[in-house]
Amino acid sequence: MAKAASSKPSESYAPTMVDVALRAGVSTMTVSRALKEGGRVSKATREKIMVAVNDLGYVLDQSAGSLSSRKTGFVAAMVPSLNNSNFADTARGITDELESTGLQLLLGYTDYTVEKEEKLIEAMLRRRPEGIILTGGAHTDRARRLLKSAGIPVVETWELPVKPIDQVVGFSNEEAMGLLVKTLARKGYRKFGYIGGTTSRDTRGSQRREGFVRAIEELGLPTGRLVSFGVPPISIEQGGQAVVSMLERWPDTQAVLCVSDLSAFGALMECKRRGMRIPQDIAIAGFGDYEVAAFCHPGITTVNVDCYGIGQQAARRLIQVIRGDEKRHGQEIVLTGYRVVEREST
Amino acid sequence: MAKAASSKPSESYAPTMVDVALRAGVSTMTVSRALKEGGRVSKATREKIMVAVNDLGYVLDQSAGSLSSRKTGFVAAMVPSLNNSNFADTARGITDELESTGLQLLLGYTDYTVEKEEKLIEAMLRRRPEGIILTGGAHTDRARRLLKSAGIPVVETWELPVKPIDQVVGFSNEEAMGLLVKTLARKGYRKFGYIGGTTSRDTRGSQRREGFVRAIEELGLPTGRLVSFGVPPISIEQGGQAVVSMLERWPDTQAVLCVSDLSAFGALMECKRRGMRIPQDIAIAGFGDYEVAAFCHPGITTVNVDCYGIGQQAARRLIQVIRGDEKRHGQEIVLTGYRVVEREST
DNA sequence: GCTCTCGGTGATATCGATAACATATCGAAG
DNA sequence: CTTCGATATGTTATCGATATCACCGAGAGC
Repeated sequence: MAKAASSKPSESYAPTMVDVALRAGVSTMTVSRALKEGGRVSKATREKIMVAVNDLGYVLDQSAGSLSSRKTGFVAAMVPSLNNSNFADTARGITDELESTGLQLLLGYTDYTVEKEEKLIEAMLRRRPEGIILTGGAHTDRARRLLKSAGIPVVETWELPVKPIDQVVGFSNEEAMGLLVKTLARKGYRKFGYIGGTTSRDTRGSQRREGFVRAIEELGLPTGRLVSFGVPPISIEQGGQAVVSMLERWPDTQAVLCVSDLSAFGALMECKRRGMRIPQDIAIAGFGDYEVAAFCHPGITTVNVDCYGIGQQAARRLIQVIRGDEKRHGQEIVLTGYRVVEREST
Repeated sequence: MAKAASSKPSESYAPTMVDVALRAGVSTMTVSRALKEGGRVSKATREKIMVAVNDLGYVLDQSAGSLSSRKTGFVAAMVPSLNNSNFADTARGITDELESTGLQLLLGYTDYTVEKEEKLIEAMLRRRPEGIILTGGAHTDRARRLLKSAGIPVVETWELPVKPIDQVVGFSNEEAMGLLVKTLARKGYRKFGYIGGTTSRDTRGSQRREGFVRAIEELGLPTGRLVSFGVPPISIEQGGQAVVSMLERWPDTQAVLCVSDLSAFGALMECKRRGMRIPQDIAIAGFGDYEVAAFCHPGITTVNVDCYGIGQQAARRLIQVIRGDEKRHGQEIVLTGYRVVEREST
């Protein structure tokens, strides 16, 4: 023990627990206990230790600690993108929920591709997270295998996967979009158009489109007015371009539904730029209830999703499983709410 | 060695490197080398090992590795909020730049307070990051001490701190806002108002306000038209409320400059809602060049900041110092660019 | 008084990898 | 034929903490 202290006579870097222990005149085990929440240490000893900790500027090394305790205190989460405020909200919900537990979030961006997700999952697993939160239910086979053999709880969010890996916290994008169509149909709109991205890599986008198509069919309304524009996530600008394309092909479209509020906002602004009246000439609705949808003029009708709550509940689910040690819990599906928010744009 | 394998006869959890080594008939050291980039291992051996790795579904445990190599591969970054797309862009720049190096980002939110920042820094340091990126130059004394004794490179971003800790990647918010004032003054506006948050905890906001005040004074224009509204970050909604307050007190204001594009957008929408013509009745400008500023109608004049580049360069700076081992580098100040983007709102 | 329990503390053995040094093999150089 | 150097691999000793068990003293219960 004395070796560490004498070989490095306070000469330079990072003091270790041994240094603290020597200075406080106790064993490292006692220091370890004093720095833990529930550690049983007498008040006097704890004070001595704290003095030593402060004098030395000691900061606990968790990477060492997690090796012996076999608990890293990490939780990994993958979102498609953080530049999308919906997912930023979810990430926020996760972080807030984890904060009090001392768990640290490892955050990654998948860029909406399962390939990048697979790589990220592998990179994250090297850090031995105690749980992992994914966005959506589409994953590569290898990713599924990696997750399975990691033996940690997994939460899939933002969707209701057909074949869930483990836990789920989400909602049916299909139903949510269907509800929007039906709400607008009740207001009298009949010729509906839909704007979304081109590829199917954004599974939530595809599900919303399916929900749109199905609802239109069920209601017996004119079908086929679908514009795909740009690689998801479709931007404000692309929303504007897409609505132009929509109006060229189907000029009599009465209501345009967009895969997200961003594209809806782009469409709205483009229509205004062209002197169209909203919603008299054309109604526009989005999805996600972004802040911009609420405060732009006219406000955009949309579907509000509990983004923050999704993150919060996903994290809570994980914490339950992680901290509720051993007790093997069943798979659980948590449905989060959504609601249509009607504004002036429809 | 055989112990580990025999005591747990492939019975359950996470295989270790020993299991791989046994299966491949080599030592753990060889496995370790095979899994590393520059590891010198014969082709045949590497293949044997990879087979074993795949058979077992082995994933390297970096928390163990970083203990012996004394390199965690973590970089910590603190941003005020991820729900602000400017900072999300910066986070994105950091992540992208780190990706190829194998460094993993630990991201935290300070909520615009130095107290939360201090706590976060401490929590991050427990993970022994090899470098740390901060937003702004305001920190508690304790945070400064912690960083100093951690002995790792620090990059402060988004500002030009008066007393930098180490590296800096940023720009002068004061000058940038001053440039905006001068640009608009050249167009003939004389009665300028400023909208920002109430407290000074958002140092960048304060600097922008100072830049505004100073520029107005230098140009000899009417002073004093300052509205503070809401706790930073000031939202779209608060921007709308603030502009109302501005118009009540100083109805003849010709141009309103806002601390960010979000508040500018709120102000713009509120003015339109009231039937005002932009920019004839009132001109509005923001800061940050958010996507919404470019595509709303009318487009909002703003100051474009290289958010992504700030993150990228901050990360690059860290990587240079971290990987350019030992060679003690000097403190460096990297100035990032900004430019006024004139749109229809002025 | 004597066991029993429990709070407080220390000694020791890991956790799973890698650094550093040692060793073995083989061909080229002298 | 010996020596040297490069390449491939193994052995041993940590890295910095914590789990686990052992120990000791003090008050409680009988």
